[in-house]
Amino acid sequence: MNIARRANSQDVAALAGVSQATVSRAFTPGASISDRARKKIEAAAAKLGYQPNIIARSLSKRRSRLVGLLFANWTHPKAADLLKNITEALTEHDYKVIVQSATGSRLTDEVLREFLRYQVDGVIVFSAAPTAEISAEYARAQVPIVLLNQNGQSLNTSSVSVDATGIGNQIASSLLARSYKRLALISANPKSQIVIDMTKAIVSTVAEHPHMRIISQQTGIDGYEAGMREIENIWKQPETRPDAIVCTSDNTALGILAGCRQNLGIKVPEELAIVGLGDIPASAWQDQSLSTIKIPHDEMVSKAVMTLITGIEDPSVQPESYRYQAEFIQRGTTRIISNPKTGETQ
Amino acid sequence: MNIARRANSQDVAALAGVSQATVSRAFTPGASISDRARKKIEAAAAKLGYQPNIIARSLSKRRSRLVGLLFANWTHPKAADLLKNITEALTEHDYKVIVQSATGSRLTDEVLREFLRYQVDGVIVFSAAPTAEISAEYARAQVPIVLLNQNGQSLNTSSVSVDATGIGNQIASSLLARSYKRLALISANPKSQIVIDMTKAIVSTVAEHPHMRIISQQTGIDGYEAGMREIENIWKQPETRPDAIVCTSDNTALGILAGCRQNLGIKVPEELAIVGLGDIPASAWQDQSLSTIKIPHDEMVSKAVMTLITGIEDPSVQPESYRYQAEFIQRGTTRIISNPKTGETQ
DNA sequence: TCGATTTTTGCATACGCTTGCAAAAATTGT
DNA sequence: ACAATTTTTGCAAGCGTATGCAAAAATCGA
Repeated sequence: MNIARRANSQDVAALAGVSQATVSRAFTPGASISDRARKKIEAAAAKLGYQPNIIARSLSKRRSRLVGLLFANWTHPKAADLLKNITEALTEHDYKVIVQSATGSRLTDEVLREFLRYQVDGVIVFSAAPTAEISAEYARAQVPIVLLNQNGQSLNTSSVSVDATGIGNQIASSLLARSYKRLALISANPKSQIVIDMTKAIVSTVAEHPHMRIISQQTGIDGYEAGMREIENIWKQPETRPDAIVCTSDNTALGILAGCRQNLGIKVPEELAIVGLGDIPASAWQDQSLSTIKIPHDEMVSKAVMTLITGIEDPSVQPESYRYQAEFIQRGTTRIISNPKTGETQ
Repeated sequence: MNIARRANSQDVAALAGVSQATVSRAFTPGASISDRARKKIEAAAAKLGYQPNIIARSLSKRRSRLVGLLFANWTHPKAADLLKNITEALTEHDYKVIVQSATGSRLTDEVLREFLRYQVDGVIVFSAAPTAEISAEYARAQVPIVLLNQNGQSLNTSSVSVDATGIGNQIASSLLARSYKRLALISANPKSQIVIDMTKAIVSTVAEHPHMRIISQQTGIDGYEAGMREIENIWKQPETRPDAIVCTSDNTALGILAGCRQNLGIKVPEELAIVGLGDIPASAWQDQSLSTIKIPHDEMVSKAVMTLITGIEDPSVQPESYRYQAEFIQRGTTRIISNPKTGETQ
């Protein structure tokens, strides 16, 4: 009825003098259609400004080519990069992504249920996990989920995560090798599985070495300025001063470092070691030079996307959990040690 | 035919003993339906795990409640925040957002055309502009576009941008008031309209003051490390050393500052002023303290979203361009001046 | 050239929902 | 209790595309 309504395949068919079905085939790669018909149709379509209606196509095909992306951690230092890489990788495979935030009151489950209503072909969940109930709904609907930055084995869901235990072990053994003895652990979110696993690994490694111990554990410290304040608090109590601080975020670690250098005159790394997590660009800057843990985010994103697409295209493949190894990056905030055998320094 | 196919409204209707239309009404807020029927239907829906199919609803209603978000600048320091705020604001109004990247080879127009195929109700374009051709297609389809961070007046498109000329004027007059005389301009992307307008404003202000001049203009310098390298190049030529550097990015400015302090021993702000753009968090950190320009991103995002929604809900409203004022933030990289009248310092 | 084969086309139905319209049921007033 | 009114329901026709099937057209072989 709309006077200015959009042209549809019928309109194009009428103008080109063919049937609607033929128009449809003209816009379906690989469909059976003669060159002559295609030419006519393309001309007509151009004249009418016709674009196939993907909503209608989705309904008919029962595939929306839409992927839901549930983003639960916007303060992640690589948030923008992750998003970019995820959307670009999915675009590459001709999927579109619907992004939804699930912080605060908008619960993960609520968002996931909405995705289902939009008939998404699959979902990537970044830094959160669905409840078992929603997982079951997705399983019933045969819509694959891939968890990124979270382990999904217990949910029978695919996941791509980093080996947090490995991170803890690497940090602990690096500090051990560098003869640090009194560790302080600082983290932002105590509920994060990565933080829990990593802390557990550090604790258990330390337990094996009687001359090393954990002086303090503090949670809820997040960001540069919080780190800067926290180091002042820590240093105020001389009897519990650590000689190594492990942070679950580079930003916080950089704040601590700045506090040491500018306000407290603490010698890093001689007097105090600082280790971050994430290897953000600023950590590598000459004046900062923070020893940290590098997480292979790019590979993890590719893996997550590929896993999702595989799951979409072949519903019979079973969920799988991939775990990536992180890497300790020795920079200026931990002592250099030399290997007595080879003479190499690291 | 699919054995495990999803339940639809027919299935629910059959189970609840009502017609399909009634099921539809049960899931349509405000529709005419008795409590009794609603109860029965809800029970049946729960049993079958039924969720309304929004794709089908969209087809029928000719409204997708989908908004396209074309993101052309992922390196913007606030990229993640902007995305979060945009998606959350739109979610608030019950729209979902499809994000697409338009960097590199994926051209703006191509992405916009795809959005149209997905029957989006509206589009937000961040840091890019469509061609006139696509603008016309959108106008014909009555789908509103809002440009964010770009002026759209010439395209007859709504836009929300910052007053770049005002920024240039503020920078120039601030430097003038602080008695700096020899300016160097450093920018990343010479094609960015903001950079062009801001530069033009600086140039014209400087032209009015014979004792001030522009020593050099350099483009293609982007990021902390690039800034650090650039200041070394600049300082190598003593005869063209500036006494004030204006950067179109805080990150670059911070790199320059670090270069001055750590490598070159340049006294900031006595010997050299540095002004950034964007007021990223790091600029406010105690050890950096960069004088910069603060852009009201949050307000701009709200405005963009509200403008879009207004345009969607009432197609008769005309495109409008909003321009926001930025604010010069005096910190440690420009001299303090005191107002001779009031004695205030700024 | 004619029958056999292949390619292209159109017909008709399905996808799952909304909604105008009219019929049915429930509610109200007297 | 009955007519008048209001609310609820069902019917049926879309929304724009895909696709199985059979008919039509084009191509091929001899």
